[in-house]
Amino acid sequence: MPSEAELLAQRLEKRERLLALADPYPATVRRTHSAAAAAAAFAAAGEPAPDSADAIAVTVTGRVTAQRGMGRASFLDLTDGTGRIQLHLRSDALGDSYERLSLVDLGDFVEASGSLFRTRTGEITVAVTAWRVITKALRPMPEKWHGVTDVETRTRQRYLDLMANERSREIALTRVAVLAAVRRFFVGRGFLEVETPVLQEQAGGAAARPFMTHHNTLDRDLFLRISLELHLKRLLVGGLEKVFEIGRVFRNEGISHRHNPEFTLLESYEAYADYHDVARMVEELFAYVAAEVHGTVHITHGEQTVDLTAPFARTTYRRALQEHAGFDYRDYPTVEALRALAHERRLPVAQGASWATLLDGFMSAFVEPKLVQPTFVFDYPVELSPLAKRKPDDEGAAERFELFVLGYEMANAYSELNDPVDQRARMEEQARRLAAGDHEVEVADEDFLVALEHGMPPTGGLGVGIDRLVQLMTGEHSLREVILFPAMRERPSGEQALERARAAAEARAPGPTDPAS
RNA sequence: GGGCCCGUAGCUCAGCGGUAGAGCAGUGGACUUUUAAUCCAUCGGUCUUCGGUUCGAAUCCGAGCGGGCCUACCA
Repeated sequence: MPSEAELLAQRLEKRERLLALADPYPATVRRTHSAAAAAAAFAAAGEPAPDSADAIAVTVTGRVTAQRGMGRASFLDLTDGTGRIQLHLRSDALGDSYERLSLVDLGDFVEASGSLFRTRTGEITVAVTAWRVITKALRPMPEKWHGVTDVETRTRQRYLDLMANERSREIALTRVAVLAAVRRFFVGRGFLEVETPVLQEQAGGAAARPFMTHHNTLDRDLFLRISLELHLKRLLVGGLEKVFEIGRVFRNEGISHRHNPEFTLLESYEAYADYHDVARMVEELFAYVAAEVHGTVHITHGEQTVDLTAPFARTTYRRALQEHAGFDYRDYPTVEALRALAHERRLPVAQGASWATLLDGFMSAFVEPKLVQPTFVFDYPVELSPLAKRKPDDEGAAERFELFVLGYEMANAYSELNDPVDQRARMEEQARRLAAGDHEVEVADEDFLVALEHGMPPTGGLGVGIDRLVQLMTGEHSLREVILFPAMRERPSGEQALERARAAAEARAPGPTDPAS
């Protein structure tokens, strides 16, 4: 009999025995104190003796995370959302119900009532007078000392990670705090939080490949959104002046410690603001979130400390390339020239890549990794920014910036293009590049163009990857640590694995082989 | 996508050609202030899968599956 099945069977047996006495899954539980509240109440009352008139009586609930049996007395550690509290159960105080302790396993939930006291080793403890099992667990907890360390188990069964690893809880709570702080920041500035469709006829607003799905009743293919941009701008056309959305977007790309196919994107749009206004807002946003979450604008990442004090460093796309890649892109105005340079610098280039895509390759390879402290890079080539306004004094550059921290792109913002004629022309250019084999293009969206033709006020727009923001705020190196349930490959069943192995074997040796030959 | 590394009990890990091991958890026993409680005994394994080499494979070789790190694209 496999050991796991044996453990399950033992616990099922205990469940049956508990059922015979009382429901080990009651619907109603009355907790008077969390672990933290009980300790606080005990301290506030001056730690009265448990048998005195002013003893602190509590009912606590939580998961049994340790059991120390001492014969006719036992200590149990109970863990709840606020921390840990110790129970002391004595046979002389509990009588028959003491014997029922043998039906409790690590991982079960228990409710216990009694008065608080401090043991001689200093632990605040409930002297239990009544207790019961309120959830019987059938599978064992992770090991008490080492917990669960296997990264695969930690992500596939995040609940085990959360119950065993304090750090995992910390990260989850920090993410909650970041999201709350971001919302407060925007709401406090008069932005309206809105929601726009995830299912779209055309997935636009970014250069990425979408997921496809299907609507049965309409018998129509739909795409999952890759950005929030085009619908939020429609709201600006409609007269909402300051809007933001925090939403999941989906990009049909690889999975790695830097990429998850679904991620949380923040976008905001503000009428009558330009990208300089947005940059100032971003500085305040990052400093605000850091202060709210951390209490400081200095965040340690391994050896490095990031300083989020405003103002952030500012450079331009052209200057950054000159400085870190050592060339001026104006000296390489053609695809051929740039491709030759890429070859010379041993920079791999995609088939059919356009001039703009090639240039961005240099940016990613030579510039971005160097931008550790927060740095705004202003004025991207127009070809890379089909939704951003041209600079009035430089037709080749767009009013766009990206913010880099720790070599990561943390924010992307434009003075939004609101000239419908220019927008249509740029979308057509994108379509031409797609036809030429460049995949990093944005898809035209006729409905959006019609909206723009009704007039969108001058607008400053912003996009921030929330997962990366949480990474920055937690100091975590891997995106997969800040997403509770990151995408994983399917784990095949035993039969599937067998089948695949056979298929692979057949593929290597097609046709029957003659052992005599 | 490319390179390197990993997969042994529920969990954390040893073992690296010769009968599959420890700690924790579980089970039985001792113990009424312990806290990684302690002590005694004990149960528990298709050693990721398939194939190869070998008298003999957890161990060596190949492939598959899953995972990690680095690297590349995208946020």
